[in-house]
Amino acid sequence: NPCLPSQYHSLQSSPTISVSVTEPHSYDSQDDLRPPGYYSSPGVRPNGAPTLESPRIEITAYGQFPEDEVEESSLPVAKRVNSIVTLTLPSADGYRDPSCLSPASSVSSRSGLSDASSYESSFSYNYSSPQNSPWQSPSVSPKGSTLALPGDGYASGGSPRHSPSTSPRTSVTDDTWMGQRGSRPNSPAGAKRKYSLNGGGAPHKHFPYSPNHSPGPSPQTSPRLSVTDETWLPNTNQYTNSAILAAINALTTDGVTDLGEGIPMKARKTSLEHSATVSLKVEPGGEELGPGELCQDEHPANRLPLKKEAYCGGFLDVPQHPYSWTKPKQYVSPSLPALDWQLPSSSGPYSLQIEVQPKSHHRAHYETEGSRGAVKALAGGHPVVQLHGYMESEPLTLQLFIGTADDRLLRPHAFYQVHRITGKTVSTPSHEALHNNTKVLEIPLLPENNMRAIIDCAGILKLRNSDIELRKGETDIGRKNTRVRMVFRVHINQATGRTVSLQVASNPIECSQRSAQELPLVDKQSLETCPAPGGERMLLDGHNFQHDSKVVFVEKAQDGHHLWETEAKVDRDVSKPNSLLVEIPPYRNQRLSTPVHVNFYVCNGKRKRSQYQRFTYVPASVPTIKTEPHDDFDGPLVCGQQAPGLSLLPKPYYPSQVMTPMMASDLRPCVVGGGYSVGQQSALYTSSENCSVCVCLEVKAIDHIDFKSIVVLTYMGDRIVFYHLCADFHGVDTTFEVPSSLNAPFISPRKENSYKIIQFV
DNA sequence: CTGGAGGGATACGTAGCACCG
DNA sequence: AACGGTGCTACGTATCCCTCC
Repeated sequence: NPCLPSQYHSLQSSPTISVSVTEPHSYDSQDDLRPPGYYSSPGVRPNGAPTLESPRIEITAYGQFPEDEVEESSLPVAKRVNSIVTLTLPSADGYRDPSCLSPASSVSSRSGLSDASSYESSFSYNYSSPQNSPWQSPSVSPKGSTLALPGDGYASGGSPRHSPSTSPRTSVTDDTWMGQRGSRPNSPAGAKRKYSLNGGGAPHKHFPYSPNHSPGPSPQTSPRLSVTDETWLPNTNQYTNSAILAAINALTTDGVTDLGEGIPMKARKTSLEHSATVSLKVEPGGEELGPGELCQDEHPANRLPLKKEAYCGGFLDVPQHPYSWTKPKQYVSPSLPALDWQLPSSSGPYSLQIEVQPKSHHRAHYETEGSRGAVKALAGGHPVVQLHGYMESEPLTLQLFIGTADDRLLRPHAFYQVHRITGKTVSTPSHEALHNNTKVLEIPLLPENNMRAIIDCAGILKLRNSDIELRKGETDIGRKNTRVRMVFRVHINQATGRTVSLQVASNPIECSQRSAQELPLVDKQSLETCPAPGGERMLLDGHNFQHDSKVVFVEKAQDGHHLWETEAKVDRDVSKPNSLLVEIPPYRNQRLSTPVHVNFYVCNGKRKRSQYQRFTYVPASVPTIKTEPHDDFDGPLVCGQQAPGLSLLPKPYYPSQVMTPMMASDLRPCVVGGGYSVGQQSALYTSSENCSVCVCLEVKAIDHIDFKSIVVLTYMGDRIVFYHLCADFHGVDTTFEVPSSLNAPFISPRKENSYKIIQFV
């Protein structure tokens, strides 16, 4: 409805949101929520790349639109055409939005993630209410809710469709797209794949103004366009009521509750800013926080340590204040690092470690499916995480989210979310929270448990690629992007008032059914490096190895073209489905002066290849680094994903990359580059808290880097200083400007290139 | 009996490839 | 030989079905 100001349309709770003249950023919840100062400007991703504008569909109208289109002036002139209505797709923000925070917001508990269910469990430790309250939206239960979404005509059973009540999502956008999606139906219940938009099977055909009949480009071209049937019923009561409700919601800002599940971030923020009526339930001991203060307290566990006394009893009995729908905001805190920031796994006495790694395969479930359970550990049981070095008596909160496992810096995975598992088999209480549209599971770390948590409450939810790829600013693609890592964080408040944040990421987890069944996967490799002549034997542990599996070593140039490829000999007699014994082939050049990084993969067939695994050929005089093939590793030098080199590698065998002090000494002869020797073991430790440990096999002086995580090495005399640059270098061929912090005092004036950018190995 | 967990199957869309002009 | 169009097919995704517990 072009007559409505865009702010009304921005209410996702209204199915009328779609037809609007939009401002490019107006729906960017991420921008809105991102704490100021995290990134340089709105609309700019951490890597500096501009965000994409929201997808649009322009519909040529037959009639005249009002001349006073709101925000028209903010549009480029080219867009200010009266006869064109630009539809900014609400996009899939909703899939990172509280509305989709819990796919189990359906009535069914199949997905087990109902917001409300967070409080139905035996969850028994105290979170301050800002975390609690927002998630109890009544709208999470379509059946139970009597608060119909504006325009949500089917919520009370009036739908011509047969599925809404079983739809896993409350998103109006979602359901209203039934039958209009270009791809799949949303509803698992009775939805058939063949969905004739105009045929008899379409349940919408009674809507005379279906978008299918639009004279303009059909909205069906985008599944994310929330042009609903209702939207196209300009004269129905349903529509009218929707519009009115939407308008009321927008004007009162506090909306009809957190129904708000469907309200996009823009609306939330606006509401928050305007709302003096926001009322939050505060636990004893907490302070009532205004909206601004909420922003300072993203993580209540920091300031309001967990209390173990049961407190939830009766909590559900108290009707949720209908106006406390400011939930996304409260997790935005400039005082805590964003989820895509790289954090160390250890700092000072503290060390966060994954004691038991998850299995390398875990089939994620779709929103339309039942839960596929918690992520398991390789040897049965579940992953275990422990915080070492913490001697206080205050419990802490362990955060868990699903991160990427590609060769870029760790960040929340766009296509997967952590999924809260509850039930009698689950021993660990947990709580769902939301950080910038990424679902985060919060788990108590209790001193009496030695700050150790068994992660039996975390499953993995797969979001549909088509939904996510259309999100504004989303540049990742979902196809074949099925590997994730479990990322754990803890924030420790110190007496000084300083907060130490630690993070550790698990080994990669393959989440697709097919890949898990067919693709070979290398969990571990017994050898990291080998002299150029090769000949040494390397044991690969993994999955889906076949009798005729091949192991291929490749070397690629920076531009991607193959420099070298050779097949390694596989000892067929020893090899098993989960292990291969291969002989390292000789490198193409036997006269190496510096180590050379190559890759290898296991191949079961034409397209059945494992991820690239990293391998390094070293000059023949350099001793080989052998790694301990064990899962559990400890010691303060564990890198987790923070060691930048790890993020370079799509390699699951992280333990192998852990540098122990003993190994460091072994390595001493290797740590040479450009004629500079790092002869002191202490040089292998970073001087920065943001870097856990670094082991340098190769030191290069380079001007341009094409890897994403680097360390700058400076020296003065024999003193070596490492800087871990935490800036987010996405993109390839990033030109790196040496920061001013690396200035003269550390640089020998007598030498050119008196700083070095080195790559972790 | 209910529903979660989890394995298997498969419709559908499409990326990638072969073939042809 | 290079290029573009077309058709085929294997693959990946998303969903459905089923059994077990």
